[in-house]
Amino acid sequence: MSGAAPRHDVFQAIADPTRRKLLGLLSEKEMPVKDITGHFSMTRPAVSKHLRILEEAGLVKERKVGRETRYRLDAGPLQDLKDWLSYFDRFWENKLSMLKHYVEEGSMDRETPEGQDPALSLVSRKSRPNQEEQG
Amino acid sequence: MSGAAPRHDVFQAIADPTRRKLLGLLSEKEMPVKDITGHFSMTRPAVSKHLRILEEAGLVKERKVGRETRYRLDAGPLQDLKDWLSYFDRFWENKLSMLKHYVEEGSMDRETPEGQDPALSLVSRKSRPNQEEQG
DNA sequence: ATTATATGAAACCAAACGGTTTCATGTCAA
DNA sequence: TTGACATGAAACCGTTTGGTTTCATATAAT
Repeated sequence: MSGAAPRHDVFQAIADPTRRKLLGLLSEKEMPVKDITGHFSMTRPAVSKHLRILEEAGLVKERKVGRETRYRLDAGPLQDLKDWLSYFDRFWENKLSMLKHYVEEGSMDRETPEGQDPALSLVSRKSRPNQEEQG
Repeated sequence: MSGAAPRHDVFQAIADPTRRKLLGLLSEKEMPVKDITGHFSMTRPAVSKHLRILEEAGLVKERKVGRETRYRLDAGPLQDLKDWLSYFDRFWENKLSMLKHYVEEGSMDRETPEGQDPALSLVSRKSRPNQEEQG
């Protein structure tokens, strides 16, 4: 039997804030587990497990040096994320490109009730004041 | 009291393949839950829960129309993802920009053992043959 | 050889996840 | 008004997650 299929993909790997912090850390320089653990408030085995998950996702490479294992970033798989994200580019790039798609594709033609323009809700929330919780 | 703090962020929201598919679907057009469910092999309440999570992350907006609730994409929060990703741009954009950072920042100067060039491991795996599982 | 260090692996645990079935509620249709 | 439809909410369940403590193993240092 060949190696077990990796149980974690990039999307799952970056879902955890600890792991995102790990990637940031390892992007600066290769580090052994002991040093890495110093940057977190959890035990060493916990960090080790996160590293394992990152490695399954291909986001991190390890190298044995003497008795320590040094980890470093491999940003390659982040391309998968970028690729996925790029699909949504047209929706928030700017309102104009949104409108363009809106008109050209002709989805939901004329159904929009006034004061409820979907286009408005599709531009980045970054440009709007508050993150309302509607019910 | 104001609404409870959302328990799910964008990173968690997109970690699940079902939810990613949902976003793709809802990007094409606004849809009621019943129609959405037709695209999946799970029960309607399951889909509903995924929609709830997406909504907590702000990735989806809902609108009541008669007895149905129509959901549509709000790509805005994906910007958070883009922002986070952009930090890693220099690592895989291409080997040249990598080298540029390499030289300018001067991180790990001259330490690289031959046959172990870090730059090589930092370019996208997409351009390399296989996703090896090393131990 | 002996001891200390660095790490992974295993066993365990509470909480969260992803799904189900069942029930309650609101709206449209006869 | 009665009934069908669309949906959310609740209770439940098995699996995964994120953490712990403990143990095993390999390398370095004395």
